[in-house]
Amino acid sequence: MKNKNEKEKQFLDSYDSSKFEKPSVTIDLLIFTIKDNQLHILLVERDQMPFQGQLALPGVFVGIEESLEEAVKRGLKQKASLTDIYFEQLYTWGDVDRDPRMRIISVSYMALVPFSQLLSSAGEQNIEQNLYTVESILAGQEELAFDHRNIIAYGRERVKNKAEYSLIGFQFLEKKFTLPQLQLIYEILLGKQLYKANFRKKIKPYVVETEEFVSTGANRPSKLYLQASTNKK
Amino acid sequence: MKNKNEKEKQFLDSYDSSKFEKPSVTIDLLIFTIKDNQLHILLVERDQMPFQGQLALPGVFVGIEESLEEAVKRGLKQKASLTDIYFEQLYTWGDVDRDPRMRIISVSYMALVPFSQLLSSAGEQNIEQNLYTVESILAGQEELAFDHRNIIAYGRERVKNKAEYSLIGFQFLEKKFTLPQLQLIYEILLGKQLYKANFRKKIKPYVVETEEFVSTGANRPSKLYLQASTNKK
DNA sequence: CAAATAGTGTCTTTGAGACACTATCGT
DNA sequence: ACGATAGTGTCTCAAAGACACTATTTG
Repeated sequence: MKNKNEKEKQFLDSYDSSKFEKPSVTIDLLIFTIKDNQLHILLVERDQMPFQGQLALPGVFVGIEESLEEAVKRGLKQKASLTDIYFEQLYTWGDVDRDPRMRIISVSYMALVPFSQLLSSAGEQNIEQNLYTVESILAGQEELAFDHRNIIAYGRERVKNKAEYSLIGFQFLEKKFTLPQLQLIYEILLGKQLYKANFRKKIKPYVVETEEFVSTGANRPSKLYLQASTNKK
Repeated sequence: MKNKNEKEKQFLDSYDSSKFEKPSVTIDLLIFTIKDNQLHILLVERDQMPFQGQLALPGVFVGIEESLEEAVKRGLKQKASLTDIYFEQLYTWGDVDRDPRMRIISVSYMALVPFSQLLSSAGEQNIEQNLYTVESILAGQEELAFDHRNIIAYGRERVKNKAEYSLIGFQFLEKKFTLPQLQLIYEILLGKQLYKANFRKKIKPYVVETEEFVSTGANRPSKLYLQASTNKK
């Protein structure tokens, strides 16, 4: 890829070049986790204008020699020391004035991570103080930079929708978990209570029981399960 | 927005600028229609390198002063003389080498249009010869430029999935339609036959009957319907 | 044994699926 | 009357919803 700039120039010369002034492309990350029985998202406080002091999604510019997925992985690592977690593309935001400085097109991705993993990965830095409940953000209780509140609302909807028909809930748990834990995850994502017996009937084909139990006080211990087939690393 | 370039320069100076050489951003359009009881897509034959002579999705560059949606509308108008039709964002494709000339990130949108409208909008140009069955493309019977076959496969899946639970099928029909017509659309999208009685029970809340009928030969005429509430323009 | 949570059995309700039937047109 | 397509009634079956019950732990 030596002559790339030359090739590009030649290519663009056949167009009205003013029309193809290029926008910047960034990745915005919606890193969701579940803490204290609530859906939380990782935000950073902006230390410069515009929107200085307000909360924003962690983001990175997409490098000219890296794919979108590579940029996402780099962002997850740089902003939250996370590797090997689940993520998926959400939506691409391209309104002209969404960033007052310059034209920025943002590809949003959501990542789901168990709270314990988020804590242990972060190491020194106190990442916990950068977690905010999605509920409070959508209720307008926090000042959000750019169009980030809308992006979070979009991500919240995606999570809720996928909780209806997919195994997305597993992403918030460690490899081994109990069915009451899993049910609670789904209840938080869906925003409603579920019937124990029905939940278990539905989830049964996707879990395999172990011989281990966990005890949480003065009651019957709960059996530990693993996710079936589709192995979680 | 006079001082934009100045502002931008100042902003970028605080970064490693080589890292933020900008990619180009384009829109790729998946214009679907139903013709001869098959799902078709509009493609153009490339008249220059690379992939000269091969088929490609119609696309436009995203102008620096237009939103993604504005670029989509401009593309629909320029490439197929279409206005006021349904479209939605599909996915953003950003592999580094998806275009051999230069780094291009493409935001794909799918648009759905009744075949009759596609024909009448096109006017002079014979747009019909640019329609290809999605089936033949996915079977590998046509040479596709870039990663466009993958993009089409993704769009085909989206259409099929949305046909399962949404009113997307209406977008392929004129304002007034018969239930057998609507059922046929859904059968084509889903790739399977449906039971008449069951289909009508399910669709009933979303249609309102008119007092008009259409007659198609030696059999009972079919009643014309309108889509309920959610008005189609 | 009481309190608390884990886990199961089963009746009800809902909607999808399957199929048989009737209705209305042109010839 | 017939062939063809439009349109309806109803039985079956599977899954979701609701609820009552049993099981196992600690103190």
